Amino acid sequence: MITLELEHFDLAQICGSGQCFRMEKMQENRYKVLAADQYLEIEQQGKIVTFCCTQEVFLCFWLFYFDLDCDYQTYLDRINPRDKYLNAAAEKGEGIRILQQDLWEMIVSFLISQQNNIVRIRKCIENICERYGEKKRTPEGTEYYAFPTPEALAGATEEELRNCNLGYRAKYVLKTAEAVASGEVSLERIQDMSYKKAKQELMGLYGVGEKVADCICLFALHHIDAFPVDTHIRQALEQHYKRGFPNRRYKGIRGIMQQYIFYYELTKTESE
DNA sequence: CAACAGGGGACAC
DNA sequence: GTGTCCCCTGTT
Repeated sequence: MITLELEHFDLAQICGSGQCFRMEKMQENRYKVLAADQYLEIEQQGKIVTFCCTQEVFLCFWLFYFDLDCDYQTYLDRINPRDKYLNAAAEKGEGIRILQQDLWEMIVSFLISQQNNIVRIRKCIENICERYGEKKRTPEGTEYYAFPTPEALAGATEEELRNCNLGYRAKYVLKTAEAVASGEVSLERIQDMSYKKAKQELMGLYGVGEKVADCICLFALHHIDAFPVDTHIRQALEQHYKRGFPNRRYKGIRGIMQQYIFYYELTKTESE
């Protein structure tokens, strides 16, 4: 067990910010997180956060995953004090972290996300993990499924993937899995690319357009200048930034601001 | 029952 | 860059 006092860290906000689909609330202040082939239970009481894992696993996986080395106060300090909307959004989501997630998992997750809602995305991903992911067990004996490898998914048929509720996205996942499994596309190379090059490379994948590529860049490659524009963000921009989002001012960290806005819009519609 | 949209993208023009 | 199809599933 690792216990830390953390600023700008809120499990409910991270879970609800829509960047990860395998994190869920177990009980009040306690969440479980599945990521790549890892499993974690985590608790929070105010600023006190407890990671239920060994120090070794914490240091080599979760510290990085939750982006704990980054100082979010410096991001918040860059927000224009006169921008009422963005300040309200940032206040609402001040505990959001941009997670550093597995590249392959994010590619598949955001392929599935298109024209889809979050509840169903989660179900789709759960389905493919259970059917194609390796069954694992924590030291405490809890069973869970790892995210399926490119090879495992490439071995499926389009019909099988459709049965996982993927719909027409099944062929996107299958073709991309085949491209990666065959070595035609190298995930390791993409990891080392600049934002611009990585985005370009990702958009070459079947089923990946600009929005999905930006999500992958932001949530897996930690290119925090990536600014995914979906229907919610587009609406918010039309309403609050009629002259365009101040890209100059937030250059380098536009993705952080995108997440505050996205989360704000998401929680607003929930409470209506 | 029909219509529609939900974190888009491919493809043809 | 625009229009059309994809054709899933839950909601209204």
